[in-house]
Amino acid sequence: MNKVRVRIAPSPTGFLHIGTLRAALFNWLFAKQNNGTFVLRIEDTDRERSKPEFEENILEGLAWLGLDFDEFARQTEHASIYKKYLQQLLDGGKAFYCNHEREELMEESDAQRTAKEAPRHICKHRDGSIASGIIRFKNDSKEKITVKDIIRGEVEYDASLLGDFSLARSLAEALYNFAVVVDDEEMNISHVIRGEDHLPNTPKQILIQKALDFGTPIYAHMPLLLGADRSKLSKRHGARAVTEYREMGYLKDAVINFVALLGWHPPAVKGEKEKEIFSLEELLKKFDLEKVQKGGAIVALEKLDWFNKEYLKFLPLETLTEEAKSFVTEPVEESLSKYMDVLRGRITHLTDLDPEIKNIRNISDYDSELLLWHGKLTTSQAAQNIDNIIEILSGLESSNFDQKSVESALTLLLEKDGKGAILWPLRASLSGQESSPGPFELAGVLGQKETIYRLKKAREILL
RNA sequence: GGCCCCAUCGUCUAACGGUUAGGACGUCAGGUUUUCAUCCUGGAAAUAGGGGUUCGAUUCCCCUUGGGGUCACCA
Repeated sequence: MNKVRVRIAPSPTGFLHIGTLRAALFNWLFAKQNNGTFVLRIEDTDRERSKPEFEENILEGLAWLGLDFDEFARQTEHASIYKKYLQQLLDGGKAFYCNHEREELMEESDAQRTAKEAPRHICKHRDGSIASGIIRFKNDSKEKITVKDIIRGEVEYDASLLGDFSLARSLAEALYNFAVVVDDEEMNISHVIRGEDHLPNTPKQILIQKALDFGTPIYAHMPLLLGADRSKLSKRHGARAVTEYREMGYLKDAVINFVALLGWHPPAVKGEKEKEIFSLEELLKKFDLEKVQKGGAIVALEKLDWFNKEYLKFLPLETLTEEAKSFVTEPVEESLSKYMDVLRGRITHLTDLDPEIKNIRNISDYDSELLLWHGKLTTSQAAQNIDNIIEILSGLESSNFDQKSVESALTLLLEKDGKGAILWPLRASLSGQESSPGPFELAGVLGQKETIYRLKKAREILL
């Protein structure tokens, strides 16, 4: 059994998007599971559209998600290798130059289309009569090309319907299908795991492999990711850059978990409730390329939101605090982890954190009615209760003032007067709002001084 | 249009040819809770249609319909 070597081959003509991310994840998992090698190959043969910033974005996105690659390559650096094989095909009469104008090709294809034929270019220069123009594959094959695919089984294509397809703009400028074949061979790629949109390219690539006497890798064409209306994923739907998900306040673990479950799912046990929370390590154990779904999957962010909430709930506090730093503008400094601890269960995105912290730090004016627990307390009862709270909390050691100490200090009072009668006015005093985090949590993050201050303020409002 | 791929709740999906078609998200209804959030319990919700094959079809085959991909001197 040959060593497993897989690759992802994004072109730096756009940001790393979620489809490429999933290809990267599935390739990465498959490589790790088989003790193989994961290669990142930048397909930058289109020099006009390729941009360094896109390559950087691809690298940045993969690094963020922890999908590390073992080898790196760039196609523009392989020009001499392409040239060698191109020349070999030309010399062997398996490729030729074609100088047909774009318009001529368009007309040919339109005519074929209206005649209900397969649109393809069968070039009249295929005997090698000219020496200028682009280089095409001389396709004389009449056979059926079978693509062996792990996900789809065997897919058959009629080679004669492919025509004399293009290989290179010139000896120095290879085009996609040709460059892919040469690189996959040169890099000993064993399995090609890519999007279904490449399925129709595969017979062309196999034809080139045969002409060059190369082997054929094993294929696995993954279903496409779709927008909400089942159309191709576009910016409207969320075909945004993966790095943009980070900016939107999603955690990398949530993104990985979400994407892994798009097109794949571990077998379920009948009747058993199941949490679909899987870390990269767990995915490594469970993932099975052969079980990947064939149909396209809609990218629905509701589920990503849920994953994010879940990870916000149970990831280590230090990890979350570190992640949160770049999202917080409030000068909370060392208290950030305290705020994170209080708010982690209440937010969906890291971007929600800053407004929540602001909300706690900057109490707004409120009506005295708020302190009365929806009329369940009279003004004098509320005032009395707040006085009692102030007295108890003032007696606490300031260095020891936190959520826990506040809670235990108030235990007796709670038993005496009832939870709501104490907790509602306390919480309302500290938040100034109908709904907020709990009173102990608030007291903990605010500290003794501010807590007492707000309670006294509430007392004044009641007067 | 040619070729190719695909089709289970709204969404992501599970189910050796035999299950009350399972789970998750979302949604709805209760419960716990000082509020909100959380948490717990429960409900509604799917095999696109038609033919076969079979004792038996979500599962295998064919047709229809629907969706998608691709057909560049893009990748």
